[in-house]
Amino acid sequence: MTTTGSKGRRERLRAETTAEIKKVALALMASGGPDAITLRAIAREMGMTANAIYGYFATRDDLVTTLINDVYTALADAVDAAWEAAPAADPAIRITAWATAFRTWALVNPEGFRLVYGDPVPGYHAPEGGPAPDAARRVCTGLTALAAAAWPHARHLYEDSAFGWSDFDPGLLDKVRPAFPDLPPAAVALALRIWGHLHGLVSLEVYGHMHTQTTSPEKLFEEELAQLVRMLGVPRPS
Amino acid sequence: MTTTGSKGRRERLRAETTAEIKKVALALMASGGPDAITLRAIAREMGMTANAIYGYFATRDDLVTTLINDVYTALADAVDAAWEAAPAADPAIRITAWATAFRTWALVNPEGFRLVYGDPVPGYHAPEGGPAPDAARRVCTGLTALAAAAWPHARHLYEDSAFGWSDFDPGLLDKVRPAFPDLPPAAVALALRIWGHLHGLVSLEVYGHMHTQTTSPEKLFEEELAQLVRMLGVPRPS
DNA sequence: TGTACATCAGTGAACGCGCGTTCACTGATGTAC
DNA sequence: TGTACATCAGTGAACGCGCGTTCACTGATGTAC
Repeated sequence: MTTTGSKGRRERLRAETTAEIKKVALALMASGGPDAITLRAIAREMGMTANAIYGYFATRDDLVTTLINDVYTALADAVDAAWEAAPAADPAIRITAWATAFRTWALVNPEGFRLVYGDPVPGYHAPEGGPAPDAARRVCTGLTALAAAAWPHARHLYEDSAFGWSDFDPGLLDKVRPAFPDLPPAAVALALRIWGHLHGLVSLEVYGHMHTQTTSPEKLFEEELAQLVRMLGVPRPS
Repeated sequence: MTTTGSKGRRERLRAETTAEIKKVALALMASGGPDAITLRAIAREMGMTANAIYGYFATRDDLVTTLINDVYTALADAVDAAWEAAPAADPAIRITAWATAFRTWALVNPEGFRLVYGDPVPGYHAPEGGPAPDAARRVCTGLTALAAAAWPHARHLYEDSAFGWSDFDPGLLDKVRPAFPDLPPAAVALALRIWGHLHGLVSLEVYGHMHTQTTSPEKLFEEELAQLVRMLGVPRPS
């Protein structure tokens, strides 16, 4: 009991420090851009020496990799949760909830958004070879679920779609087709297009380009969603 | 004659070297990311010493500022030219031409796209205070022209738009309202939304995220444009 | 055409900086008897 | 409960690197008479 308790304590301290390193790294990125993630700056901020961090991460690239995975997972959690929380019977509300969660998360965690979707961190070399992180798959599946929810109402718009299965990455299809067996290629293309719409508005906002145009980016995003739902022919939320 | 000729020659050499510095800087960014733009790397590539560059640019930030302006201007030139080259009488063709030029330019100059719309270059501090570059204004005006061309056909879709003039940046309105005196706020919001759509698809592609999903990003963009034109109610190109 | 001077592109050495990473270490915390 | 040992988080000095920038300079090109 005491033994495991003590052990647990060390482990807890260790986990706390690890968490703080990551937190500080994200905060540094938030204030100074991606190149501000340096071991020395993190250590400075935490009142440690730089090499102390080597007790927690083997290398700076390791830290950045962990950061990206964590952040991507947080995003996936956020959009999945919003989707699940919305009533399954009302696709318009579900779609709106997913997209709103996406934007909200990005605005609350702009560093995270940049880390995942923006330029790679200077000097960082991602571990190559490995499959796309699980979180990427989840976001992608969520997007497809969104298109699938709208599809029964929207399919008539895309009957002349030029897309076939061969237009997609096999890795994507491996995930999508089992989960949504009835979905045609045109619906997957629609999912990607919707992704583009949302990503564009959100990234312009995160990168500060919207700010010089409109004082109401939120209103713009709401209008986007209303029009998206209308365009898809999904019954609007009551 | 000889005098001015000689003078002209020196100036020409100077201009050539300046152009080469910029070209090399962009090439470095293309191959190594934004943080690869270093005076020493440029000099190395050109077979000079790093400080020789100080004969052409007062400072590294100066070089980057020039780079951004150049690149942004090239983008504005490209989309403006495509717009002008398309028949004014056919809004669908014009809109498609503008958007296609936007995507094409971005794919041919991915470094440029990142420079203009992506993360700021590490260590770079933009000269503050000054107004947005002329090129930004031109791209923005082009986008509004796009919405204006579609507006007669699309206006009925946006009669319940929640946008008013107060939702926009005064600086934007100063440019837009004189050029398009009959355009309502809802049309400006539409222009920003279209910007978002295009920017999203293009930036996902430029940043390599589309590549893991579809093997036909071009087809996806074409479908986007076809649907955009359809959604706006613009008569489709014959 | 020839000479004396001005211009100016580029050199080479040096500066101070922050970086990732390595090394041998210290001192506190936890473990075993 | 007390002692001897193992663990391990963190230290502090050092390394080699590439960076932006400064300085005094050289040598070729262009200019004026």
